[in-house]
Amino acid sequence: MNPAPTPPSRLDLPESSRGVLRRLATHGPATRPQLAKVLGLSRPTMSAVMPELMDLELVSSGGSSRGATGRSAVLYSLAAGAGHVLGVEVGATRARVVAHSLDGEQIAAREERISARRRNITDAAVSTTMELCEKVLAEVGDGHGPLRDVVVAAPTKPSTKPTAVSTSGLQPDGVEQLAAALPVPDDVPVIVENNVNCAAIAEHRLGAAQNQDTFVYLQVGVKIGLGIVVGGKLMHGAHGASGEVAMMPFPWSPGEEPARAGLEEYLGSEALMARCAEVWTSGNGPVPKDAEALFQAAARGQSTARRLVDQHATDIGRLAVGVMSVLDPGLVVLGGGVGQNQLLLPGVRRATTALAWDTEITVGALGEHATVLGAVHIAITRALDRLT
Amino acid sequence: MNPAPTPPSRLDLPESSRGVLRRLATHGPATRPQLAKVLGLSRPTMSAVMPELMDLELVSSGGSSRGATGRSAVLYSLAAGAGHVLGVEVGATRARVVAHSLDGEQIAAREERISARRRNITDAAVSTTMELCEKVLAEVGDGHGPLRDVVVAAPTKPSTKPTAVSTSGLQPDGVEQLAAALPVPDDVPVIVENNVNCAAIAEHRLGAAQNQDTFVYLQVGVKIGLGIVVGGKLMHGAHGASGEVAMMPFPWSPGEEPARAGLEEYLGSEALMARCAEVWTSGNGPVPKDAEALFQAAARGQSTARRLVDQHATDIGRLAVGVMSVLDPGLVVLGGGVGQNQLLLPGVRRATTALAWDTEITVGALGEHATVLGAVHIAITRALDRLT
DNA sequence: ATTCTGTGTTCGGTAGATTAACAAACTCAG
DNA sequence: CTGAGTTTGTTAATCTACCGAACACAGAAT
Repeated sequence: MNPAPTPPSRLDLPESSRGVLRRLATHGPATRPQLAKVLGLSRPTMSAVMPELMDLELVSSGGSSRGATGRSAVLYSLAAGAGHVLGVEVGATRARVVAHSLDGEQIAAREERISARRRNITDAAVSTTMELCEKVLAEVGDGHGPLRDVVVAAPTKPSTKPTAVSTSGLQPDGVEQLAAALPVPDDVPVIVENNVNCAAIAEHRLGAAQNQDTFVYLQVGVKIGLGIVVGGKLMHGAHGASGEVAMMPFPWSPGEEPARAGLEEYLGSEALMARCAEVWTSGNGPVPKDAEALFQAAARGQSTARRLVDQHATDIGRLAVGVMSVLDPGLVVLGGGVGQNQLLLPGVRRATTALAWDTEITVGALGEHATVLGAVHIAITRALDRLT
Repeated sequence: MNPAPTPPSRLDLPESSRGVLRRLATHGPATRPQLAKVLGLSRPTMSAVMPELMDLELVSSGGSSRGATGRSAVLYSLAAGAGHVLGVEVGATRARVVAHSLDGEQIAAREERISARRRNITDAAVSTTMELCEKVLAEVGDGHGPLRDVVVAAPTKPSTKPTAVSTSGLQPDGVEQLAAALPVPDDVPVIVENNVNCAAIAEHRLGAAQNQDTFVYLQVGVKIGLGIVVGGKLMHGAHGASGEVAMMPFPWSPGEEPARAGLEEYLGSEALMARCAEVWTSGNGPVPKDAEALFQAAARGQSTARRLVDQHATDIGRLAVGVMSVLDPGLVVLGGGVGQNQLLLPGVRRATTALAWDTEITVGALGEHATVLGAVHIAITRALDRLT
């Protein structure tokens, strides 16, 4: 009859209990007075809340922390039984599955390479991922409470929006099927999130963007992509296609016609290596096999390699300017196989300051683990939102 | 001692009263049962709330609305004494000042042209604006409650963020000084907001974007700019410079070096008219004086004009693609002296579908009034936020 | 006039928090 | 070892903001 004032939630807890639970999950163990102060609650309220949460086995009391004077306070932390969460990364060359508890502690982790004959998600990748998933869940056992959420990171559009826009070269169906077929109970929510978005969240929570609530994660590798965090939350766009910077008009000048996804064709690492092969002279030794090798040559001071890397840095810097001129992020974090490389940084910065205003630019702090970690943290956030 | 659980607000009202007040302001008059249903409140609660709000002179009871059967219900609406708000637009060629009540009804309005010798805000513009402001306030009188907020729309960065970034050609100080010197009581909050952002908000509340919570307002005129609305709220960016698309790298291709603000130099209406003068042949009659005239010639079917307009539409479409590929807005609203023109639409759409995915593109519904109206609506929102 | 149906009020009750007062635990100084 | 000083936790009384149920009120149709 009456629309619920608070959205329906599994647990029916008062606001104060939710606050305490969330705080313990996001900021680790704390005493009652600490919690009371930070949440603006009174001691009697804490006296009601803590037993309630302990009865539900969501919180456990650990040691005690005593100050210089006065009675010592007992420490509370999230109980093991509060539950756990899965982060799954499935890409063209690798699959990873990680389990964390709701307070962000890792419980189990597995990964495996996938033979990379194709550039998209194959059936082999899917079955490998399912196996990893089973192994991780077995390792978790049942001492860690219920599995509360699963997030699959894949080079696809996020699954939240129903409308499908086909811009990337992958079969979205494959990943959606994987999400549906994962060996988890039916009542566990599973979503697919874009891998770049996941990496952005990871850098926000654990990495290079911890102090920036509004920033951008620019992934540069075989493909290019962008994750946008505004006010601590991911931007998805109307079709889940925000950050598809591969579609930026390029080449773009009075005399030239842009090509569809022309920017990716030019900035992707394959194009970089093609240009490399073209200008490489025999006196320089063997042509670098991959971007990794090219950057190593540049680091050794090899001049052709240096020139290629500098040019690439400038190009990425211009892409960054394109993004900055729309969003004005406080920070640009570079990631991905190529973007990760420290050698790029000066060139990128030079290009951005030349064309726009000063904005902090860094390399991601989490390397190739950013994506899974981001998936797991999105899962934690979702679980907590549902719980509180 | 204890941090306030709710942020400090002038009025100390219960949640339910705030809800009622807000609802009446944003959705116009309503009866108690209607309010109760939509806000999820009970009749006894309404019985407590309405007298409280009437005592504060925030709400007044008007006529009565009777259904087909049963007792007729009393209609309530925002009281005149609830207050009013000012929207001020100051540009290079025109100043406008508008007063609205908190429910969005216009109370008074004035505007004046400014001799446009310069491209920025002159002292003359400032004093003209102050005079308009005084006249409007005099016309409002004191039958409309307190002045609660003022928003100044100007082609500058918004004033909310302290960090200054100098990208546009204006003196930000001039506008800030205007804001500080406006003939309003000292305790009335005054902010400066970017004019394009204001226009975006106006199209969202009253115009072409009413059904889209996430969209983009692309202004194309003498200068180009972008207003970004995400989840119903303006995006400002870390330095208030979001939407500065004039800084996009252009020209941008393997062979060319982008110039600082090169895109504005190419897409601004002055550049358009320069190209026009260049290709115009004497057999076509006199060279069009301004963009307006050029578009009229195109509308008449004049082929050189048509070609120029088509090319311009394509160029704007590519800019739109650049924006879409970052944000994936559900809708792009075109505004500004040039962008407003219906003739552009097909060409813009052609360019976007060629390079990206299908996204709705429209022309703004509010014309040149968008900016002031947006300012006034931002002011209303701020006043309401402070009040509730 | 009576009945039916919505509108508004009165009364009593509940959930969730608070302040105030008190009891318990810990440190340190004599 | 004892007691002062300090902090933690509990208990009791109260307050605020809401709800449900019952009732009184007003208009339209029988």
